[in-house]
Amino acid sequence: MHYMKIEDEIKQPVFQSDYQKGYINLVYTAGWLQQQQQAAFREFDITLPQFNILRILRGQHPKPATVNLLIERMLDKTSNASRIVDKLEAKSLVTRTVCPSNRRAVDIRITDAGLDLLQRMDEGVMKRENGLQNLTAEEAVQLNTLLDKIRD
Amino acid sequence: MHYMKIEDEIKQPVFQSDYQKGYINLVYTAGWLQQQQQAAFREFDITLPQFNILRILRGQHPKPATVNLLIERMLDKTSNASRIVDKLEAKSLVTRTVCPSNRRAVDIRITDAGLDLLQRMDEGVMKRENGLQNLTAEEAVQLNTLLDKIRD
DNA sequence: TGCAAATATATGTACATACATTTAATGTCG
DNA sequence: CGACATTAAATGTATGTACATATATTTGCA
Repeated sequence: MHYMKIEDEIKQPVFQSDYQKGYINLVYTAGWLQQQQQAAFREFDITLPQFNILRILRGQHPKPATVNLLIERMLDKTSNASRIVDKLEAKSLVTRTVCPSNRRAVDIRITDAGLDLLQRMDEGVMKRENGLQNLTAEEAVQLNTLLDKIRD
Repeated sequence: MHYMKIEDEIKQPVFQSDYQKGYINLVYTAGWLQQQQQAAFREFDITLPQFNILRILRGQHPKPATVNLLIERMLDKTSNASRIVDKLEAKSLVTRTVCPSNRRAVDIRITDAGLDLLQRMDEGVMKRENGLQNLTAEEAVQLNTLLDKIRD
């Protein structure tokens, strides 16, 4: 909604270095992309973390997933997959049953309603998720290389 | 604390394209960097958004800032600068006084304690903020170019 | 076997975000 | 001047994150 050029929007016009600028630019751009997605999600009454968990569950379907598995695969690590699953369960998009072979664990499964929702969302989301449309294929590779290097 | 290579950590081993991979990589790396900072902030009993607002206030000092100005300059836009200022005020790091020339607005100023805190943090934070240490100068420029292009 | 450590999940608290609404002060225009 | 829109900030509610702790089950090993 009020995203513009990095230099204009963050009105600290002078960056101390390309490193600092890169840092801010990175955080800012990631937020920008996420917000794009979030806006698209509103009409489906679902949040980004909820969507991400639903997709993991679809990947497992018809096998169940445990909370642990969700945490492992989530982008934004957190110990609170539990509470996100709460919300999904309240909307009948997933079910929770005690795992028979390990009663500490909980089997979480996506419901038909959940699968339906994802299917309805697929098309629009794919488009968003690419989201890096302005880059050429070569630039996308370059970006990945740089990002991996940052975290080395 | 459990960040690794993007392909390993996100155990969806196959990305559909470098675009999708780039998207995920971008969000993931930004989170990684932010978490690095957050960890450094803990010993100072301050959060990242609180720190960012303090720095904007230092930039204005000794002039006051209004909530509106804070919102304009914040990285993560939000309408809740108000509540972040609440926390800073509770810690006596900022003061809030009604703006004399426009009694709807509030003049927010960083206190000496706030300036002290920032000064103590400066050194360590600078190092973190670079954070892109693994990149060469040229690569940092490249990164900025790519990110700007994404948001075009 | 039995008890301590490890595991799987859930819960509590503080903070932040997103969005809508409220309250107060100021502007505007008939 | 006075009704009404606009602006500035604060508040309410739902959600999510970060971190610590609690609870239940299972495992390992003396």
